Amino acid sequence: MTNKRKFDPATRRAGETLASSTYASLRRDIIDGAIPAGSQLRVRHLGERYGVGFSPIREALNRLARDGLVRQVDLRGFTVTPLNRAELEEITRTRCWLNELALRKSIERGDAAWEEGIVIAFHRLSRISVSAPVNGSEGDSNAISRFNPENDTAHRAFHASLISACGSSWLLGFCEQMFDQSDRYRRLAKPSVRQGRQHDEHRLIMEATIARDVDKAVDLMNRHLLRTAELGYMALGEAMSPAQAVAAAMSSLEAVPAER
Amino acid sequence: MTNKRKFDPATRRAGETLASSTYASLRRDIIDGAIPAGSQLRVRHLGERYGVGFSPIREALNRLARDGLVRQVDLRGFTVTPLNRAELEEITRTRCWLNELALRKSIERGDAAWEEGIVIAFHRLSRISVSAPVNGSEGDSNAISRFNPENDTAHRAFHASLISACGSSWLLGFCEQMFDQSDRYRRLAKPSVRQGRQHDEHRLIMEATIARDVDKAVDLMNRHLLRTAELGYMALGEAMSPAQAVAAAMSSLEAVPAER
DNA sequence: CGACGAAAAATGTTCGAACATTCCGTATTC
DNA sequence: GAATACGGAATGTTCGAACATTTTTCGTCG
Repeated sequence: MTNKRKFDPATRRAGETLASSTYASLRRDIIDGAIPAGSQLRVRHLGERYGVGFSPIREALNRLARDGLVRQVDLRGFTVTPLNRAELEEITRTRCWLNELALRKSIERGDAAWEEGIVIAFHRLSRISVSAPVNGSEGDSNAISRFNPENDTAHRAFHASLISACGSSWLLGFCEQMFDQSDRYRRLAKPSVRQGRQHDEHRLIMEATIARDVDKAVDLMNRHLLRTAELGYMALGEAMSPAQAVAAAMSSLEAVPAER
Repeated sequence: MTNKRKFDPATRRAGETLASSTYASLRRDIIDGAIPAGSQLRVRHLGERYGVGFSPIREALNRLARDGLVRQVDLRGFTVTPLNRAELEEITRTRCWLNELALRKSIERGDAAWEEGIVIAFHRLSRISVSAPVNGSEGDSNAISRFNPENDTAHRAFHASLISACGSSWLLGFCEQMFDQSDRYRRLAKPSVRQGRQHDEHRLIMEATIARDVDKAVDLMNRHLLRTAELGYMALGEAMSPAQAVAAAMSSLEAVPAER
């Protein structure tokens, strides 16, 4: 009954460190935008917010720096990697290049198991894409771009499955990193907007890939990624009015509505 | 006179944290092989060795994980990323792909300043390549593959300069990461072996690149990277006898000759 | 003798106090 | 009034003790 062990603050699975669970929470909050881009990440405030000490926070922030989601400067702490058009342009460019490369190699080398993996990933994405938007269990429909773990996982898994046979776990990791970066911009757009043609695009990419039509698959993929980036551009134009930009730059974590 | 401030253990520049300097030292020792591949990195031992507490060590290890030089497992600490043929093969493959991509884009987009950057980088590499081997100031000629900061910096800078105009700092970072990985294998070979044709290869790559002969430059680059990988394969065959492999896997830091 | 298991050692992790630096408002000077 | 100097508050960094888990050791049992 005395579940009040010192290193066990409720939200922790077996064999997982506080640093890992805090990393997951922080990552979620950053990608989702709950912690605004550009804001300072102060160790003390974060510790208070997530209910842990300095060490796990620092560890988590280091891992986020690994993902490129936060930046670190000696003696000046951590900052959420800012969002702007120049960055989005570079991220999109890089993402297209790397995905084209990985997709070509993957289609070259992929076997039957690889094809089946794509089909399964697409199927799971289909199921969740339609059921997720009606998620009214929490009644937080006012939250515009609320994070949806299932949908996120399925979307990520589908994109990963396409290139999973490329023959380089390094390249896969780089592509996933660019996916994360890109996803931060995509989440700026309202779900209603971004839900639009994405699913059809995914289906076409899958079909061309499995048909081993390399050039068509690559072309569809590039268009898909560019269209995704468009969502980010539009959202940046709308959402980042000067006032909000300043607010994002200045606001620290205490300005964020606390959600546990 | 009282230079005995608590957070100032001699080897520290202004504005630099202990974590940063420890990161640099550890990185050096790992790439150089002073800390053997596959060995466990125990926070307490490292702290004693580098004269710092747990926090900077942990921070440094996290940054090394960012570089892919160490691996981390929850509750089981950090390990130097092991060296083996399968990894070398994948690293080489990925490195060739990414460098080809970056070199093509760089030649497309590069301007005069980019060309001059290459020429300067090559010049610096030339100067150091001939002067470095005769470095007898420390008299440690018995150290086979001793780390040479100047040469290392120049070599890295030359490879970076070729692709610096590719238009993506992300891609540049990924290429640098693959450079580091590859360099660990290259350093397994004796300097006398690896000093061989490398310099001529660098010159040919530079010439083809500046002449904007894309296909030739890419071909030379790929051959260069593959030849570099060959050094690693040979060294792995020689150096990694089963006995040594076991020793490397088992030995912790205390087995390493202490050098400060 | 080997399998199993409990105690002990070693190691990874977390905490909060203490220290160092930066940031920012205020006062001083010219 | 602007530039500079000062000083306190806020924040980043480091330390070592304390705690949790893993690994090793060693005794016991079958």
